[in-house]
Amino acid sequence: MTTAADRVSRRQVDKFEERRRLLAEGALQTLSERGYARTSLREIAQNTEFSHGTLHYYFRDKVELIMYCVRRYKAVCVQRYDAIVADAETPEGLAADFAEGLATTCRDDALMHRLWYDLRSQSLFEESFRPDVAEIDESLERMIWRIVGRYAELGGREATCSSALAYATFDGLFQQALLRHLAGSGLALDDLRTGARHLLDHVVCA
Amino acid sequence: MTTAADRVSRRQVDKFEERRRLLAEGALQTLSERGYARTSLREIAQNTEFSHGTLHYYFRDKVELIMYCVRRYKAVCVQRYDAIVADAETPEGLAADFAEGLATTCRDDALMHRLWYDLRSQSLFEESFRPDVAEIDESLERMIWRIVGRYAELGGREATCSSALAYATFDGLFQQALLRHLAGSGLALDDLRTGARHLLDHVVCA
DNA sequence: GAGAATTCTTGACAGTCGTCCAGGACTCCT
DNA sequence: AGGAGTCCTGGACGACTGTCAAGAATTCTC
Repeated sequence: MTTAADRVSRRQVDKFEERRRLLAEGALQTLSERGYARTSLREIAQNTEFSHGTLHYYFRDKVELIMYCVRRYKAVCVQRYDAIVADAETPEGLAADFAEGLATTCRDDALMHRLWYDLRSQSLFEESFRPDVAEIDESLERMIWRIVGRYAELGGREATCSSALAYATFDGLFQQALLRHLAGSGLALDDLRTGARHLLDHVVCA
Repeated sequence: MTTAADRVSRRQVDKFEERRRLLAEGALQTLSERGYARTSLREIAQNTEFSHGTLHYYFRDKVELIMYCVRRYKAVCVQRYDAIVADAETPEGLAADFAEGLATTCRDDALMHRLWYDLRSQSLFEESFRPDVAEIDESLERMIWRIVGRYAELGGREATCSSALAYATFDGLFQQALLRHLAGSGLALDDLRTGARHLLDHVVCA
């Protein structure tokens, strides 16, 4: 049986969570534009329809806000590639779609990826960031590993390296592409595409 | 002919440069411990024998100080591997020395490498950092390429990918190793060693 | 519609930041 | 020795930060 108090309580929790989501969305926008170090709570609040005090009503402190944002970022980020894995019918098709997916998100979501690398670097100094950052890193590694595994499977081959090594190299490739793309290099995305296909071929064998 | 004024002037320039070097050394130390965002000029000065005002006597502003530090970092960082290239007589020896060199510097100079990745991320937001960061990145890429080229040469083989791709993958490998090593993983360095040898073999062919 | 609970605003607080500058301390040359 | 130039100190400035709390505004409940 649900009492009236229960219903009130649940509605409040929902509304509370919804506000947090809303605020985090705006915060993520501001963070991706200015970077972690340069973004203040007042600046975040200015890009929402609320005042800076509201942030402390919904989040204990700055770290909790940032971590909430990063967790949300993870949710949208990882599962974008699972459709590629599911739709692939040939290794060539998978490779092409994967390479194109990387290039597309490198272009369209450049600011968000930039923020991710910023926060991952910050986690090297700010210990409170590490658990969440590590968790996101691991889920990205699993995502890459699903791609590699499916690619090997479709071609009747087997992966020749560990999941960690595969992720490290693809991540390095992507980060370098992002760096050059944001610096204005027109070749960055093409190099990313060809590099991804090249790497994909080299982490599996006959 | 050198006038007395010339001699005075040159001595002053030398002393001026020497002070800058000294201050930059301390600054680099503090930066590597605290990270770019958390390091203030006062904190840097406290780790030297001078007051915070002195920093503005030798450097125009914070950016100039940081950039001077980064340039010095480059000098020590890149050329550590050239001895490895020069000493190598067999491909196996080169691979072993290179892998060991990576693991050693990942352990011993972890804080400096952490700072490098921090600053490279900052350059994505702070445009004034980009030229110097790009220059260091390029010199690191050339360093990797010398390793790869020599490895291929010693084995009578040829590189199968671009210099950019080789650097991106090795950099990704190293960064991931640093991340895990600083997080306390005991496997990080071993994975780095085996990963490096694995990659080295996959960027060249018969 | 009154009263209670919530959501939000506003201003203040104590710190810290980069920068600047007046002037003391020092070094060097004649 | 003394004066000129160099080097360095320490305090002050205004701007900005995260945090907090008092109370206004809004929403909800009965």
